[in-house]
Amino acid sequence: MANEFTHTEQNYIKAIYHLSKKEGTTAYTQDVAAALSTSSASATDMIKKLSEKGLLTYVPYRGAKLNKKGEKTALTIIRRHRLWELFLTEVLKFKWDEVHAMAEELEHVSSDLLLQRIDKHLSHPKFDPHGDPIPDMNGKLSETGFTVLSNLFSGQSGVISGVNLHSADFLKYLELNGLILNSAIKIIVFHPFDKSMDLLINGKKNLHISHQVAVNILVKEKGTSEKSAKNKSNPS
Amino acid sequence: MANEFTHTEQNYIKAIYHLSKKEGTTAYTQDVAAALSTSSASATDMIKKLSEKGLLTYVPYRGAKLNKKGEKTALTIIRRHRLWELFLTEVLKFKWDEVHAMAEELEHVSSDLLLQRIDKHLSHPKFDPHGDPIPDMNGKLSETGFTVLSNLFSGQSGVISGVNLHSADFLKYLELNGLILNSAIKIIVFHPFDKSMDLLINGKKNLHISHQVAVNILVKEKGTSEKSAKNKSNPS
DNA sequence: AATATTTTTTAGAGTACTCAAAATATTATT
DNA sequence: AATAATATTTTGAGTACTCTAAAAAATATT
Repeated sequence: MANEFTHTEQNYIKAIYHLSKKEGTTAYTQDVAAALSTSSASATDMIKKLSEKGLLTYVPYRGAKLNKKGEKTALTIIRRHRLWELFLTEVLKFKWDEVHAMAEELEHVSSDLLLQRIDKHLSHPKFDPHGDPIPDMNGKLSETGFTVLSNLFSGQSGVISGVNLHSADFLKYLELNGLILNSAIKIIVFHPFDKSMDLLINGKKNLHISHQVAVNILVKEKGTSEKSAKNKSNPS
Repeated sequence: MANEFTHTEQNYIKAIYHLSKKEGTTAYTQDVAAALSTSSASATDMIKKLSEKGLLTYVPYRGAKLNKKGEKTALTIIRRHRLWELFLTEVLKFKWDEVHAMAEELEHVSSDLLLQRIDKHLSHPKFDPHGDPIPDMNGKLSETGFTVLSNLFSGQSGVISGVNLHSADFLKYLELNGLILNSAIKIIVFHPFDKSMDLLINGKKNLHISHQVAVNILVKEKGTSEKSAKNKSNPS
């Protein structure tokens, strides 16, 4: 059912999708290999194979880019992954930092009927536990309107709505510091020399975070409640 | 985690277990090949490989038999399969004839943590939706005390407690005729010429079933409520 | 523009699985 | 016991994926 590709092929397709999701970008052999912890030689082989199968355009030495069919396939796999992640947190009460690895396996389970039932059980959700949008059955993604936290000015406020990094370590760090989904945050001070920031979380807790952390948190902007919006900030 | 064997190896181990579960029996190449819809040549190869890996004893031309380690491995896989089957019926409301194929895929998901959580969510169940016992974490099976329906005498009563055949077609047939788990049945007449029987289901519905059906239904005996227990019956 | 560095591809080989066809062992038939 | 029928194993080859090392192309440095 559902997917005529091997597990390995699916993993490559997904990796290439994530590496080239910004418009016009191509995925380089080296990065694909790194994403899958394999050799560049293997990545070259598989990319050529996927190109022959009509899933992507590949220019030697210039990287790979998914075409319509490849992108549709990627979004099907991502839909499975994210629905399983939400199912694991909602139904089996796992924490958001525990579900990624399990979902990596479960995303390859092919039954369409099963996936539909999970989707129904969760009332056709639009976002996974990390704030990532869940593609619908046609591969359409909800518009998020999210901004990277590091793009906000000092004085601006927002609500944590997602993450860019899904490692268990990072998610545990966020949890520990109260940086969980739907927390209100306000930028108190931006420190240009290292791009770090001081935040106020839910109006009460103060926290200092590194730039590395700020670029991996997605927020919904909530407007500026201070005069100093001239304090030109940091497009990262 | 949990299982150091490939999907294919796991499928062979499981098939050999089912083919030789009666004490002392060995699984023949031909039957293993048939169970996995593959060639005898492939089955020979894999059986030799599993023998080298220390999971079974193999005598050329005489078949294979799992040893302790092989049996433990088989029961781990079967535990996964049956827990998933019950999870799918209990939580996602699938019918008992829909879950086998999905569980064939899900049984290969390796996370121990996930399996434990499912087990807990279901309150450590002892039987799957088909009445099959779920091995515990140590590979121990609950004693069932079930009898094959075809072994009962006319006049005897029992409660449907399991099945020997798990095909969707057979399960649908049972469902359609009210032969579902926990139904009370009583044998009204046994027809020796073709070993078919007339049943009374839950004290109201009459049904004629073939011997083929009777040998695939497991019952818990409930004693004889009639005088004619002399009507010698049919050990099949 | 020539050279050095980095990245990518190709070549050759290995593992895990698959098969069909040939060779061999077992079992059934006479 | 010889022959026929059947089951099993071996052989040789193919697919899907992997790797290391060598060759080639692209990029950076001078």
